[in-house]
Amino acid sequence: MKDDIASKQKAIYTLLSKFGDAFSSPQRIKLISLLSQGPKSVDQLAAMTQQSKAAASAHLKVLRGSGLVIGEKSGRHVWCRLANDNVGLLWLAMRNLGEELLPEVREIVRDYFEAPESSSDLSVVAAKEELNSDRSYLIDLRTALEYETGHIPSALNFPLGNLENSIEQIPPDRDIFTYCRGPYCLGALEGTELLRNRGLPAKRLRFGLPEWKASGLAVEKSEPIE
Amino acid sequence: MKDDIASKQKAIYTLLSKFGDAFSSPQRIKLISLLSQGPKSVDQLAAMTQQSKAAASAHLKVLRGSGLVIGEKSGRHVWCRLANDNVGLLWLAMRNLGEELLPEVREIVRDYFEAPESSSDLSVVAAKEELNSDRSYLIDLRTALEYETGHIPSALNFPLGNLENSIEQIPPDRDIFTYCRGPYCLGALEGTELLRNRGLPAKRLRFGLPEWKASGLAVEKSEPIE
DNA sequence: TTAATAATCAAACGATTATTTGACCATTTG
DNA sequence: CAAATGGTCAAATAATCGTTTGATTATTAA
Repeated sequence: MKDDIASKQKAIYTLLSKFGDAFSSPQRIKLISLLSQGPKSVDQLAAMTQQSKAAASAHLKVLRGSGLVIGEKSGRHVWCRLANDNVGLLWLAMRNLGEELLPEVREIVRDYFEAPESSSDLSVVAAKEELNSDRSYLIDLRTALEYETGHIPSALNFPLGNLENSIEQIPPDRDIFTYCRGPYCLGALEGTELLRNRGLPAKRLRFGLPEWKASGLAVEKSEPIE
Repeated sequence: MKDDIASKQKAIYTLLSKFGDAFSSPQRIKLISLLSQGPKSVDQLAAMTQQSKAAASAHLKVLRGSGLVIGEKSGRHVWCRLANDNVGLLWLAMRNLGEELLPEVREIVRDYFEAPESSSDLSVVAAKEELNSDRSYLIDLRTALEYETGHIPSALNFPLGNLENSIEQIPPDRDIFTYCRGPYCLGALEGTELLRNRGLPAKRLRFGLPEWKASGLAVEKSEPIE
């Protein structure tokens, strides 16, 4: 009986260790991080993480097995999403703990993701104030689907993918703040650089929608256009 | 340059994946869970997790490598502790997410850790109320070192290890609440059972010090007696 | 119906992991 | 000093993991 309960305790720890498994590979972390921006198909995830479909599928199998990610078949796609918002918050907590405990992470962030000219050190709340002032535009550089699923209120969507073509539609009469998927997002760097090269006064916010949401601020959704 | 930054992003994810590694084995989870109760030597941890010293040492090497656990040599012991309180909170968040997402975890908890006669469903705040009333004793079943490092205010320490010998010192004039290391703690079940077998009206609280702390309540420390 | 697409699977590989065993080193105690 | 204790290390093992390749299934489009 005592051994019985001990084995049950072990069973709980084994189930929870699947959560650890989910986060124990950089590729899977990337997948979780992308999914925290909204649902995606296996195909999209494979492309966005630069790996073969088979490899992505295998990682997603681990993630689904942990319970953190849910995959639902619809037509010939399997749409993957985080099981709920708390999964994204767990990822956020891990990231924050990383910056807190690991000097190496802080150094990389400082040296590569906080170029002072093109990046803004506004906090989430400070950014909200700034955006309320109507002195500036906020540009969401993520995909249309991510934007539709949820974005910072008042943000305009100019997906990085065809920013070069759509860039002329941005009126040059205000300051511009950009955001993409978060503090470690490469798209945010690239998009902001592109805007600045065209002479637009763009600055990159050092957070994304998950951080905005985690601060308790409201999120805006939009219906798909088509 | 673009590739350079991509490799830095990957470096961050690789560092964070060590956090995942830390939680990706039941044995290591057990170690983290024990360390969330206070510092312990490698030896103690090996004994408490029922594994060889070498095996425990190897697991602790992984944990130290992740940055979540710190080991400090003092005399001929290496004392291990969590890097800071947020590590314990991360573990708590994972556990809560597990109960939220995994029906299997909920079932085990319900069937094996919530026997209604001997366990109390008081929440942390409700328990605080009850303890303020002076109608009951609160008994901390953990080791003396854990108790000294931090315990619920007003709790008396009767370590499970020699509870059979010390049990007579408990006055039988009040209700008794017990706690040990948390909701999945075997010691809590065993100790409470022992008290009840001796006719004492003991009920097990379904939380421990980490949950108490996480609720923002004050913690009491005591100097070692010796 | 056929062709194309999305996803998984199966086999295979090299790399990594968990655990045991026994040796080893550092520190303290007798 | 020698003996005992606490901890790590090195080698060996069996098991598991990550990725590739190519085949296979399900669904949709032509």
